Amino acid sequence: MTKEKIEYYRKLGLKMTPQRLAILEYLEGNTSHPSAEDIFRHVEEKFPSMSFATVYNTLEALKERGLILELSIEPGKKRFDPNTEPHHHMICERCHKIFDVFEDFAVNLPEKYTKDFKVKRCEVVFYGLCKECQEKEV
Amino acid sequence: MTKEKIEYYRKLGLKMTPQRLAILEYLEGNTSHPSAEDIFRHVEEKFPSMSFATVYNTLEALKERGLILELSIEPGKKRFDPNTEPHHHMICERCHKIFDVFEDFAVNLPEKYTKDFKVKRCEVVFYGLCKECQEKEV
DNA sequence: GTGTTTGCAAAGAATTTGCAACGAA
DNA sequence: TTCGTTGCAAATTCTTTGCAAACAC
Repeated sequence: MTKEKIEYYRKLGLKMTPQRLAILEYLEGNTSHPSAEDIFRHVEEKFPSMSFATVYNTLEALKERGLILELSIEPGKKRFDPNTEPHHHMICERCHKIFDVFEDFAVNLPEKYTKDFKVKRCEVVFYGLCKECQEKEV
Repeated sequence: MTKEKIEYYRKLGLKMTPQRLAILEYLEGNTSHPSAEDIFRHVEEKFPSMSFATVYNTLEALKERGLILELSIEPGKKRFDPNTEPHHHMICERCHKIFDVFEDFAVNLPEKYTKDFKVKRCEVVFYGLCKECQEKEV
């Protein structure tokens, strides 16, 4: 990671420990929507003494600063997305892989709804089967 | 619940125990998107010996038969929706209440995506603030 | 030096499982 | 009678918390 980037995070009030650096490097450009466990498994290789608390702690700190999104997409498990640009997802109902969709859908809610609800953002989720799983189905 | 409805569930292979009846009656027309705990708390009043296992067991049986939907909308918790018609949701980011949206948005995914992914359904989620919470915010 | 972060272990929340007893059909 | 369902308790999975030691700045 570049010094500029480290400095950027520091200015956001994040103390840049080696563990955090490893987590940030893992997340950078990562489109796999990793769970806390995925992140832990990866960073653990570099820091065998890592604890889950540190992973959650860091993810919380990043979330608070708007640097990552927490996705509630898989039941019973949080997933994290370092891409905070508005985008959508396709989810395979069989293998639970998540794919990004970068399209602007302009979904407009009728006034009937917006009257009593102030929309901040909207996300479209497509459920279906990914290529691999289509082939596995009979 | 009408005898016809009970017969209908029976024909789907569901043994209609009193506990299941109570769960089904609670879910019927329910738009609050209850969690397993919500359902348990309610049915417990009628059947104090109820166990969570029965709630989850019944919900799983209903889900398998396409009678309810499992929503992954709140982190770390499943919610259930007895309305299986395609519809969308608005979620208050403050109080986590979920509201139904019955509109047909016709969100079309470009071929670039559908080439490798067979879409079965799509759900739009609007995040924002409900009326009540707007008033509470300063 | 100061105050945050780490690692550990224990606690907590949500869900699942094993199994004997029960009960719907 | 049969086989699926219930209730209970224990086990799992995911996440959070408390606290002393470590460390970033």
